[in-house]
Amino acid sequence: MAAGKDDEATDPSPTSNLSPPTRLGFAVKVLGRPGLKANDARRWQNGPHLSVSIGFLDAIFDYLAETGIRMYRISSDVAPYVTHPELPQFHGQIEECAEDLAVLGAKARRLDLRLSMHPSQYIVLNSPEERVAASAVADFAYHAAFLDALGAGSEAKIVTHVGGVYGDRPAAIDRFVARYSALPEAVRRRLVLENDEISYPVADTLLVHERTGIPLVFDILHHRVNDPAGMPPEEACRRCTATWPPGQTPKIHYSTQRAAEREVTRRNRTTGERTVGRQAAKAGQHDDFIDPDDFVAFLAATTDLRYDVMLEAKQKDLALLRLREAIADAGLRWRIW
DNA sequence: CGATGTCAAGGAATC
DNA sequence: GATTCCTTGACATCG
Repeated sequence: MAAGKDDEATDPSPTSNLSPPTRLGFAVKVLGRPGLKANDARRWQNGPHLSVSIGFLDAIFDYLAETGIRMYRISSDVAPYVTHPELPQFHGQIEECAEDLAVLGAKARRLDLRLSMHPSQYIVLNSPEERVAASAVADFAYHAAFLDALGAGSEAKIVTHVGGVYGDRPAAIDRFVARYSALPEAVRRRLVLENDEISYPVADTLLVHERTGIPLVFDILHHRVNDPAGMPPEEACRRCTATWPPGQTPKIHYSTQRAAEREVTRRNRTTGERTVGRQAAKAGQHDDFIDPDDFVAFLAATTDLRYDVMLEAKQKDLALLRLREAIADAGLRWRIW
């Protein structure tokens, strides 16, 4: 650890060698307070609506303000069925809620929130199937329209992956590049690309960046699971953050890998009896919380970089709050929200 | 009320 | 070519 308590005595300046202000964010679901929902998740038969989700988000923003969290990923399902091909009655929700969205967006700016979205794994731009690719375009357009309706700035990104390989990686990358280039400007100015844990490591996303200019989100867990080039994480992070245009703060995804095996308490469904057992975890699963030592070491190794951090931990905002405590307890002077 | 069923998608692995 | 798994929680319904 390069910037722990031990440095305080020798470091004459309280502000030298610090990372610039860094945001810590979490994704979608709030666990720290009961009753906060991320989106109207009712089935279509019951008439779910974006207007309900907006009310939920308003309450979540209040919670973010109270906890001092200034980065948050909005659920991609915030407007239910808005792109469902067989439910056209849902397609106008953003227009229907334009005023409420503008008000909500003003609140986000007042609270200095950096917002983002992350379409599901089923949104695949580079699919050989035109139908799949077309629905991906429509889904991205919806995400962009939503963030635009909030009046969100250029920092509010839509995060996606390259997609599938289909047995021919160069051709699959070519398709991504071609389809990306044909996207509406409203989508292209928000879309960013993240390395994934199966198909496209950082080296591949860098190739796509070189051909498209699309900024890269570095995901450290995916990198640790899928790194055939053997690139050190700090270097991979450095190369990804360097893809962002001047004036925009890069972001990275940070999470801790769940141990290969863990102790779990199982409850017998009929008897209610509790037993302690061991449960296998697959490589690449997110752990409940963030390993603070690992995180601090990574920060220390990248103090020359500027980036915001989206945490991906099962315990969501609880993991963020715990990590923030650990950083403070370590005596670090990084300013992290 | 607790338990079980349902939903939603595309890719990859397996056969 | 068809099937299964992956992932996931909340909703919805059943008993």
